[in-house]
Amino acid sequence: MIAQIIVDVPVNRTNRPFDYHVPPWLRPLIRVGSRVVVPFGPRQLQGYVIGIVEDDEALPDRSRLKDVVQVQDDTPPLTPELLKMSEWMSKQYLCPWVTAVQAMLPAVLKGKSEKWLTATDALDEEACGRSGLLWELFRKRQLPLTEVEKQFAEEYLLVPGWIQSGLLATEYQVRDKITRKQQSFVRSLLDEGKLEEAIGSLPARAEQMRRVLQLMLVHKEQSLSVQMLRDEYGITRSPLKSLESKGWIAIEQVEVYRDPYANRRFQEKQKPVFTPVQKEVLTPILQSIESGTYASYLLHGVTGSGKTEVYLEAIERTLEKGREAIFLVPEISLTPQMVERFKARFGADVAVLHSALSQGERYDEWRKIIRKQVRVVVGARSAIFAPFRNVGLIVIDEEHESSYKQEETPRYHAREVALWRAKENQGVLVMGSATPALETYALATRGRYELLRMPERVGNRPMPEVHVVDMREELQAQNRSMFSRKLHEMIADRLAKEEQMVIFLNRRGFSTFVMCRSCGYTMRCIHCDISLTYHKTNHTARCHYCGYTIAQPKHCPECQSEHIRFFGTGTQKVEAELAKLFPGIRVIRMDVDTTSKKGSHEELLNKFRTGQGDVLLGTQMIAKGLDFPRVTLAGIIAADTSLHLPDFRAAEKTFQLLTQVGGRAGRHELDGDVVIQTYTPEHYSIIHATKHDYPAFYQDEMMQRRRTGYPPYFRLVLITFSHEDVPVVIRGAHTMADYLRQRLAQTTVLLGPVASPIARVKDRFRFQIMLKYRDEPQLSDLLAQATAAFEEWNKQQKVLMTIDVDPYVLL
DNA sequence: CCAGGTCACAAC
DNA sequence: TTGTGACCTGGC
Repeated sequence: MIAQIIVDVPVNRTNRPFDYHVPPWLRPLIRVGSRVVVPFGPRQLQGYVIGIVEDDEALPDRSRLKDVVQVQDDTPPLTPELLKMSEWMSKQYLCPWVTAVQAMLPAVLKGKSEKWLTATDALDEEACGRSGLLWELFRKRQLPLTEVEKQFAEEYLLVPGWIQSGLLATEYQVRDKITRKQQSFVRSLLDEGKLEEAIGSLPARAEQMRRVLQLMLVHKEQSLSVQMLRDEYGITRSPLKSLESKGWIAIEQVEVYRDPYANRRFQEKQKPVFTPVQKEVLTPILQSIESGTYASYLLHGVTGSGKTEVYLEAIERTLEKGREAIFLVPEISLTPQMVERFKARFGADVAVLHSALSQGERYDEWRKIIRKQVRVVVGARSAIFAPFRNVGLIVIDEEHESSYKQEETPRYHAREVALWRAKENQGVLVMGSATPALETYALATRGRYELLRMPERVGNRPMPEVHVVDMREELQAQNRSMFSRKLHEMIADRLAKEEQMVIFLNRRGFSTFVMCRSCGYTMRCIHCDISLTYHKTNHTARCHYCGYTIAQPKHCPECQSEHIRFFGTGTQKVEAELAKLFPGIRVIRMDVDTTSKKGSHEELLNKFRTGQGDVLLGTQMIAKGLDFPRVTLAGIIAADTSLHLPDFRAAEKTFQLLTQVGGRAGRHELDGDVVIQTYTPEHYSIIHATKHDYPAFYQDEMMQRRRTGYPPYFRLVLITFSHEDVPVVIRGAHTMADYLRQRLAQTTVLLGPVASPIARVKDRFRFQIMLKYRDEPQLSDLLAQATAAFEEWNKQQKVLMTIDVDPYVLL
């Protein structure tokens, strides 16, 4: 038996299957999709089985094949579908196949190859002599080499000699990080009659023991968790021990899932009565689910239009059809409310996957999926890889969010993967947004997705009234505060009415760089081409990209002025200003500083929900999905800070942001207002946002994109090169550019090579090429060939190249 | 002449 | 990615 295996060496040269002989004892265990350990060169590595050939005779010179060393799981973590999907991703995004595979699996499954030092039979007491290391190895038989290096630094140099003389040997081991949580449970060893007898025989004061036995009587056959007995009945360890020694109960270690939502009750909500619009959009979706064939929908619904109910209903119908559902959200920890709704509706049938989980928790949720214990997954980007076997529905909420694009290899977009998966499974894809990505909307208008509209809020709630304030006029009116008179007045009004508000600060532009007020000098990283960020906690200035840190200087290095200071973390400044203007105002500030601790996010939101704050103040993270009945005002401090970024999506992002923030206000009984402060009130993204007019924005923005040749009219590929020498990196970029230029279609534009907007990171200079194309059917193949040619050239140099298909970040 | 470092190359 | 062996440099 021969296994075809891709190994964990993520470079192009080894990006192909290698053949291994499967020894007889592994044959019953090994499967396509298995994780295995194989020898590779002088090492041992982790690999994945992508194919199995039963008939050895079919392959020539099998005698030269090495043996598979180990199969790491009894059930393969990769389903056939995931395997196929990873192969597609590797082609689509030009990444090594293993990298795509690893992106699909929980991080704890990634094995690390370690070198160990082992004792041979020749190592006896005598041979150990006075060496501490040899004695340690004599006792333990083996130690990881890294440990030896650390603990026996002075003897480390002698190791090669000992290996030569045959006392020691080296060996490779592949270890993953799988851990399983164990919990103690007690189980009764007595039948019912005996139990009652035993209760009677206990002395009167053995109250805890009696309690336990009584509980066993009630819960018959079931095991009781020791933790539960302690928490709910105050039963301590020792009575359990004595019951055990009497032979009445057994205390057992049982494996349990790490569940961050354990001990939480979720209230089951009644299914809502659907509005006519909800019914209207549900009809085609449910029909598609019913028919069990591929279909895709763009659900364009204004904020508060009740999209979630539509999703939930579609999921329920999918489950009824015996199929599974994936629900993607931008970043789930941001919307505990969403999790709550799912847990309430589908109970234990849901697994939740998001970045705030620990690796162990993530693994446990993932196992619920692969063991078929759940049928619904709610999660962020990577949840699209949930190892279901029969996905019938994929929902992407807030479809336009950029967090669906992964910014490291594999640089995939969850929307694109979802589309592939829906087609592959004859499933239904539903994408929802109040502000669809231009690409998506364009495809919908061309019929590639069916467009469904929900133009009104549930219960005919009016859209909030939007007030645009021209900050230039404020300045003329001698108002130099960051709050306009309008916003000031409305905050005061809400405070008086005891209603709540959300104040949003567009983080960018308000960043925390350090600048001299006298000469304008800004502190920059010595390794990277960007400004340093001020960190309050230890008064340092730090580089975002490479971690370079220096103490905050007291004098400007240029002009010696003392007026060098950081330009405050926006939110803190706003908070201080609010406190000054409105004494006694209760502000809940959400930013990186206040939400870094696990669970603090939810805690702050809960505080706000329960009315312990008047203002929720924050950055991007408060713009999405929050739904608080008493919020009647949304304020945006500086709408245009995102408008002037060197990014062709700047206007789109601004429009989305304004619409989303605006959508937080007046969702329930009370009417809402939105105040947008801006220096460019005439910009179309602001004008259309105030009127809640997506189609108009779409028209204007499409004109811009057409004029400038950006998506959706053109598709992009960004190729970035980096090297510590400018001439080398330039030559590399030109080599690639020349190769491509000769082979690209006439209509394709190749821009560059030019220096990247961030021209240096970690002492490496960066250049880039941008491809803009409309019709390039063989592009992935061409890029693969170009990469091969580039690598041929790159043999002597060490230029790093990354290819980003449909990039979001152009820096 | 050898220790120590650099570098291209292969990996089933 | 990483270990290996070929090759080079420099010190004696």
